[in-house]
Parts: sequence; C-alpha cells; structure tokens
Amino acid sequence: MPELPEVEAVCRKLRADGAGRRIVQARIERAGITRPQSASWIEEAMTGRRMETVERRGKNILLHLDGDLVAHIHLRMTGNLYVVPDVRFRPVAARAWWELEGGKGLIFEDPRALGRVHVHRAEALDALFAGVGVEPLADAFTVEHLRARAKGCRKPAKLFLMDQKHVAGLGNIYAAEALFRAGIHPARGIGGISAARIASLHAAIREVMHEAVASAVLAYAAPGRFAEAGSFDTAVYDREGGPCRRCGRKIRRIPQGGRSTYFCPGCQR
DNA sequence: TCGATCCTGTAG
DNA sequence: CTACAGGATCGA
Repeated sequence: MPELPEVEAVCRKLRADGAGRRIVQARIERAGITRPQSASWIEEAMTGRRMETVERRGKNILLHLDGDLVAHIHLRMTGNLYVVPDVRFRPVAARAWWELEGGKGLIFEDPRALGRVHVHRAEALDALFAGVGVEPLADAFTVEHLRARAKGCRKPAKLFLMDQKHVAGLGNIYAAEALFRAGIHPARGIGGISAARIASLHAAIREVMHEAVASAVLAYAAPGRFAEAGSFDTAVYDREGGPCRRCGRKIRRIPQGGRSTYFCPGCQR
C-alpha cells in the first residue's frame, strides 16, 4: 500500500482518531514482525503507555509514548495502521493490536506480514534514522540538494529515487511517475543527467508528492466505494502496453532492482 | 549490483 | 500452476 503519501494519510487519520489515548493492552500476533526484538518485550514495553504524538519520517511511523519510548512501525508492502471503534472486532490479518483506553483498538493489519513493529528509547532515534534522507516536501529539499546527491552517483535514476537515503518516501509508483513527468529514462545513470533536467526532476517530485498526498488523504478520509475518488491517476505505473497520454507510444515495463519499472520510451530518454 | 529472502494473496 | 505485488535487507 504505502509510499510517503499513504503513510502521511495514515498518520493524519491516527492523529484525528487515535493519538492521546493510553494503551491498556498490547498484543503482537505474529512474532516475526518485531524481529530482532522480542514480541513479549514489546507488549510489556507498550502496555500502560500513553500515545502522545504521531510522527512520520519517510515511510516510517513513529508513535511517541510517555516514558521516553517510541514505537516504530513500518508498513512495508501491505501494511495498514488505523483505529477501530471496538477492539473486540479485528480483521483476520491483524498482526498486532493495541487496546486503547475507552475500548477502541489500534490495528496493525498486514496480510503479507512483511511490516515491522519495534520499540526504541527516544534518545536512540536520531542515530537510528541518521541514514534516512531529506523529506521531499520539506524546504530542505532544494534543487541544489538533489544535484549534490546525484553528482557522481552511478545508480540508475529510478533506483536512486527509491533509495531512502537520498530522498525519503518515494517508492515504486511515485518514482516512476516523477521520472515520466521529468522526461527521464529510468535506467539512465542519475549522475549523468544535466543540471536542467535535475531541476525538472526536482519539480516533478514535489508535484507528484503534493498531488499524491492530497489524493491519499481523501481516499483515507472517505473509505469504501468512494475511495476511488481520491486515488492518484498514474500516467505510466501499471499501464504496460497502454498508450502514453502525451505521445501515444506504448508504455513499457522493465525489471529494475527486482521490481517492475514502467515508462514511456517516447517521452523518457 | 544482483539475487534471494521475508510472507500471503490474487490475477492470469 | 506461475508471475507478480505501493519494501527493505542481507550475503555472494
């Protein structure tokens, strides 16, 4: 499910209907999601704590608890984190859940169970996230910053964008969409791209992220059959064989880093 | 830098 | 049945 925009939407929803409550009971249903930490230790550490604030760093969700503890949750491919009105009614794929004061439940739902739940001391956070790059929607993400990171880097453009240490939060969909808008072939080395094109890539990343956050927030606010109304309209992702909306040529799919990359061979060079 | 790995579900 | 899935990490 989640790249930065979806994780941002999840966080906003959590703040609206979950944060600020005390955790009465914590339960990890699938021990693997806490590795290498012990599931029972996490249950004990979180029980009785109050959730004070919800923070997002890239695709990482941080639940700041009292007692200087932080729950770190990563949704990976199929995770979701949300509040339900009654903790007794949980989905089958609830890999972890927390009973909140008043009877509501915080649910970590993840069919593939690839997501992660960890607990850290607050003072360990900066070291833990030292390798996470700049937020694409923050002021610190400038054209110069992107140029500096790209300079001398031989990675293919798409893999560069998906590497969380350069820019935090892009994933398979939005990296492909940003490259399409900037007219850059995903396999080109990022370091060999002109300064002018890096500037348009920067603009494209911000555009895509802004639009996607708006869509995701809408989709998460009004779930159900109206979720479609808030979904991001992709130009290339998952459109193999379809016509490019700009030049009409067929969208292609190539493997990169073990994933599928979609692009237009006419518009992206 | 590639491939395997972690997992389960779904589409073809 | 195989291929693939909005992620990240690890070892060869």
